[in-house]
Amino acid sequence: MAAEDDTALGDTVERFSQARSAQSQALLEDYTEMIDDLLREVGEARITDIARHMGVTHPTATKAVSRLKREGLAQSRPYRGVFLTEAGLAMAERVRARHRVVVDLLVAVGVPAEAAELDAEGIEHYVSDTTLAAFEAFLAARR
Amino acid sequence: MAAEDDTALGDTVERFSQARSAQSQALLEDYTEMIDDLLREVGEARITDIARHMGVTHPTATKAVSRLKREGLAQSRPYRGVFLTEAGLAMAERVRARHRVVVDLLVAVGVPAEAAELDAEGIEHYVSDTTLAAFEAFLAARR
DNA sequence: ACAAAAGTGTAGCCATGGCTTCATTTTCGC
DNA sequence: GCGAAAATGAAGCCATGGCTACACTTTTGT
Ligand SMILES: [Mn+2]
Ligand SMILES: [Mn+2]
Ligand SMILES: [Mn+2]
Ligand SMILES: [Mn+2]
Repeated sequence: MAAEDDTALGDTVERFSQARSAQSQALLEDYTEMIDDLLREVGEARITDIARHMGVTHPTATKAVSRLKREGLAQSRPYRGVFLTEAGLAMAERVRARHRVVVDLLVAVGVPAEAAELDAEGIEHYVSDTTLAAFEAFLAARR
Repeated sequence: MAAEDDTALGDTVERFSQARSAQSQALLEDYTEMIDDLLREVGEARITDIARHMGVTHPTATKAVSRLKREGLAQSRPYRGVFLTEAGLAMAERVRARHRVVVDLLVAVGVPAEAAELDAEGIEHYVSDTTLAAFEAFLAARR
């Protein structure tokens, strides 16, 4: 029979596939959350503001918003701002909550606040529902 | 003076920039670790094996190895396997250690082993040295 | 030894996510 | 109200990381 793996080479495909799939969602999640932040705190989400906060040029932000629209997460009218659909709002809500839990957990295990803020921006997209639930339980227990 | 941010809109640019930069390293890190795993456990790292374990087609693996060679992490001769340079070996070592610490930390805070394995594959690439040190301290303390 | 199977290389396609450049439109200040 | 400044849109470039298709080489089995 084919040599099955003994050590590190176990079911690697599913692991990498899942990571790649999460990665393809990351940009959508960050833009959605950013747009929602702007709508809440500034009242509108203009392309220029989105671009400035994301640290990209405005054509890059325009492309990202196009993708959001294509995926049914946002709407926009030329020279008016960008808005979120119901689905977009739901995603923003979920993403914001998860982001906060990730930062809190990092801080709870001893990560300095500054590093926690920076690292959470990348980590959050790979935290599954199962892991998120475990983080919440850990935080609740140690409260 | 320009309205500084009150809430979620703080230094977002650095956060997102750092996350993007980490992302561009992720693929390199995973292939390097995988090649090292194969060299250790199988004795050679052929393109086909790399591809199969990464869950991609062989031309995709070939492209990735090309990038590794370009970045000075690997070498290869046609129809012979792929090898790691000193720099590649060092990266593999570092990445493997970090991967293990991330899995261990997830399990330590209550994440089920299965989910920890899956999520760590993505999370690891966004764990900074500072955060890694905090994870290690946490694990050492609770040992 | 040689045919078949397996592995490898190469070319070329697509989507994503960056960018610059330039035209157009809107907004703002006076 | 109008001219300048700012914002937006649109086109097109590049690198990355997937893929398929096909040709060529190497290994394997009989
Ligand atoms: Mn993020
Ligand atoms: Mn976030
Ligand atoms: Mn990984
Ligand atoms: Mn890994």
